[in-house]
Amino acid sequence: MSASGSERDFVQSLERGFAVLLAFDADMVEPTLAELATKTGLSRPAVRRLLLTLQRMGYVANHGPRWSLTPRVLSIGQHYTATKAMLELSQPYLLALAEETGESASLAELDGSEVVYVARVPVRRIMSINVAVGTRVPAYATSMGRVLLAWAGPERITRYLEETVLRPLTPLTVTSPEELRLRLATVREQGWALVDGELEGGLISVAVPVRDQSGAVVAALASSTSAGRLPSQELETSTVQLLLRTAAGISAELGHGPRSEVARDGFF
Amino acid sequence: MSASGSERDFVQSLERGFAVLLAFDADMVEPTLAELATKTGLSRPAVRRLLLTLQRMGYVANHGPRWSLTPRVLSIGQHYTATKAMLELSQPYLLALAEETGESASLAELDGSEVVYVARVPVRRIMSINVAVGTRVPAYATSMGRVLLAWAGPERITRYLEETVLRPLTPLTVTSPEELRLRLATVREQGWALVDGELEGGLISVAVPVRDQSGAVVAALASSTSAGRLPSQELETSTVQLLLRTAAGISAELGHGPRSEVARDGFF
DNA sequence: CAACGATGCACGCTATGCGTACTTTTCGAA
DNA sequence: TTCGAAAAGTACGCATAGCGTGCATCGTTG
Repeated sequence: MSASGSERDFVQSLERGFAVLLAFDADMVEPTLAELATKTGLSRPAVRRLLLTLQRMGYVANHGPRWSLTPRVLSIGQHYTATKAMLELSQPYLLALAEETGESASLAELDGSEVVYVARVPVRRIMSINVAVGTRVPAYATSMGRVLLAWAGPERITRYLEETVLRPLTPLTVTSPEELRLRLATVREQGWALVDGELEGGLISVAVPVRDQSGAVVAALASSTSAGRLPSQELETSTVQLLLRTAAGISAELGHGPRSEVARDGFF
Repeated sequence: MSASGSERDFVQSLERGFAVLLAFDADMVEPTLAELATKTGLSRPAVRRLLLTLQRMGYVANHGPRWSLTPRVLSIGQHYTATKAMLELSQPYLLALAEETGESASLAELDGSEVVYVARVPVRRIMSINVAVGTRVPAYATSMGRVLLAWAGPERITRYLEETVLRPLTPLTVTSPEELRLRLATVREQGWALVDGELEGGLISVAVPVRDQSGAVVAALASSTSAGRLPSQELETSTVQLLLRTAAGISAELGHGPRSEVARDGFF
């Protein structure tokens, strides 16, 4: 039997099916069956069964001996979007924000120790990596990640700092856990986060929290620009106010009244 | 045993796992285990096992008795994006197109009988439905669908017309198979498609084909606007030329030389 | 406090999914 | 064209993964 082993209340075949689907990646654009078997560590007949199943469901297709993903894979995410009222609701706010600032606007949530973009209006190509909905970035080096961590609660922060290696992604990246902890405290105090070139050189972004009815921070709203465009001083004064107003609008639609936030922060 | 039954080379548990994941939708935002069991037709213990598996993989989470999807579901689509060079490559073209026209720009592919948005730059909220990457719309009532069908080959068109019910989505929707066939012929001849209010009242869009190295049409590029904004006459003259130039740019990056397209259309 | 409705859990059965071994096909080199 | 190697496809028997029934447990409501 496979090394990953069997456990109670765990469906092995489902995990294996996902392993095959997710094996398709930048380094495996159109793999053969055997290549997938090697990458996933499964036997060839097993991979074949899973591939044929995925094919019948419409997620993969084969051209001769090579297999590839179909655009239906993109549609899986629709089910997430459809279950979160916030996403559709925030779309006009993001559009307005992008228009007023002339910069890309993003909404993101925390998933494990990473930040996931859940809605986005791109404006200019500033990052070398292609940021789209579903993109994951490390929380510690982004303004949205700082915001989400800052209000995630003290024990969550401690756990995060224990689990996560703060790799220097640029020379500016904060890599000291204690330094990061201080930064998060500052974010909580001032109510927003600015990160300058810690994820990627020349990329500046500012983020603010979005709250739901209970006052809990459920997302981060951000505006990003390239370093040359604006001095960071100016970003602070002009953009932060606009971000805070936009986030207040989204939060209000989620049922957040201005009263409840202090009580629910759990810090003060 | 379940009615769907067992077949050779088909992994039942994988299909069932997807059924549970996809059961989360607008009408099932935060279901209980029992609700999921009812919707999927599976036994409660089976759903529980599948849910626990999905939870361990990070795709679902439970708050008390209720379950919900996590943003990780959105990240599945990244694997599709990562395997298709066209998507990242076309991003700057879409941004430029949106900026020059002041309208939303989209790239879509055909998946079965539906069109899937695979890249998009939104500008204004013109449609009542929220169009995002991964959104599916019927091919027959959209300009992108018409383009993709037009160059899909005669037997594909025939099969499409046999399989698909052309439901009237607005009073303007073309619902006659023969009429649609004629429209597709026109699209092939003129090299672009315009659809006015057939998917949704007040929505006009124009689309052109994008070709790969072999000359095959692999995607459709479109610009959409609301009916009030521009008379459709003006859309034709100004936007179509810009679309054709943009599509030529993307096609060229895919290795398409201007020579090969006629030979590969398979019609003339 | 009872009764209902829901989830969680235990357990024994069997069909499902497994991998080994073999055949067929494909493709490239001689 | 022939040969040979590498990969995909197939068959098959075994084991176990996954199944559903049935019961215990929890919590909510009347």
